[in-house]
Amino acid sequence: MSGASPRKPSARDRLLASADELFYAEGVHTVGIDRVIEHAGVAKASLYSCFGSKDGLIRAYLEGRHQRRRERILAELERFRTPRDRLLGVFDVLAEQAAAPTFRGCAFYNASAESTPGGVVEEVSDANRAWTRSLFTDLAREAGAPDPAALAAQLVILYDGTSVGARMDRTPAAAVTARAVAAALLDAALGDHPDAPVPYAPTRGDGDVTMR
Amino acid sequence: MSGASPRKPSARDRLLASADELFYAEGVHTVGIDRVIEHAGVAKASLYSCFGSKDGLIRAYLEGRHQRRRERILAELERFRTPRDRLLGVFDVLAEQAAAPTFRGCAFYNASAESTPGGVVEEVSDANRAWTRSLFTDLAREAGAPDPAALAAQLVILYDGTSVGARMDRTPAAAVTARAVAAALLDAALGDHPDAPVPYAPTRGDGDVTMR
DNA sequence: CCGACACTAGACAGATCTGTCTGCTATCGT
DNA sequence: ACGATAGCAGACAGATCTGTCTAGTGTCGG
Repeated sequence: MSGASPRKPSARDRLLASADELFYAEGVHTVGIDRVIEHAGVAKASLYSCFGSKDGLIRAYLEGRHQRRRERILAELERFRTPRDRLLGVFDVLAEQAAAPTFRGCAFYNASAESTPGGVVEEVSDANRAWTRSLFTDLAREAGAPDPAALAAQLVILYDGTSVGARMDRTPAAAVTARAVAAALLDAALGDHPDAPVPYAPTRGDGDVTMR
Repeated sequence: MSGASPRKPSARDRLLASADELFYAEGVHTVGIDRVIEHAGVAKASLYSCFGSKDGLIRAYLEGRHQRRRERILAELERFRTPRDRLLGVFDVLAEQAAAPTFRGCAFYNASAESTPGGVVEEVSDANRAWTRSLFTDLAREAGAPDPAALAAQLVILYDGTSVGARMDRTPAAAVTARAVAAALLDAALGDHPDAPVPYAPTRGDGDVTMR
């Protein structure tokens, strides 16, 4: 309604939507160009004029995932009041995603597993991981953790592990477990239990990861 | 010295060794048959007479990984005395592996990310995951955890998350963090801190996972 | 009206991949 | 000595994949 073309989406947009669906569902290497253009109803020449190469399409696919992921998480986190709830809310969002029938784990890890290192996948993937880590660090700091980076390191492991488990075991059960563990770790970091062992985690020199 | 053929390994063994190296390093789909036979110094006909198809080779590759992984973990766990040390020892073994320059994450997840669901990869992969979960469940029970399956669910998440983190971040740092968190979770499960929140995890109906 | 632009349809080249087939060689048990 | 077995070398077929190119169509601003 309040937008650009009421008609049908541009070839570029249809291409991106098809790539997003097919690449995520079956893998960037497994799915060929022909499958993508057929699904998008687009000519092959349009693909190459828009993205230059398949690698260009893969990059655009991952960048789109990265951007929408940030938007979704930040948007969903706004409904939580306290810093604690916002931190745990990241796992609530993950639980929602993991419960979707189309869930196939982390798009960046999946693409990375199919690609030779040093390519475009690694680049976008690194940016995505840096954002996640920095998100957890910020939330940990806001929640009052004395060592936000250390707590973030723990939460990232839980987050990754949940993603893997939900995909491989074909059930979102891990998300519930991970959220509970995250809550316990947060409590421990906040010193709710003075004699509780505070899990050690090395503070990596990532204090100023750029949140692009 | 004390073995079978002092000469050179059979074509099958060389094939398997090459597949193990190349498939793990670059992916089962990315690496073609020609690369494998060239690296193994073996004729193409030998490959197909030994394994029938590329899928057969992939299955043998993953089954070999599965078997050696079990043997290695069980062997390394024997040097620990207490149940607690054995449980945490799983993360020590993981730390060693993650520190190796050739480490590329979980071979089963990587292969799964490259393959369409329902194939041979999924089958071997499921067996591997079932074994891991059952290992943690047994160790948790021996360590005296009141709900071994619940603790195992938490440990599996840490294990998976470490594997992902070490691969994607290209550093084994996560293993140290995960081990510390595992220790804290074990202590919490054992009730060292009566008023500590015991993280909830649903007890899945996997009490009798066959440890093949 | 018309020229720029975005797009479509599909043939085509060249590379690569799986899998088959033929012919040759070496080794080993009997 | 000899036949069976295991293996090597490489050509070949057929499919598939990326990427290019030609030619035609529709649309829209000026």
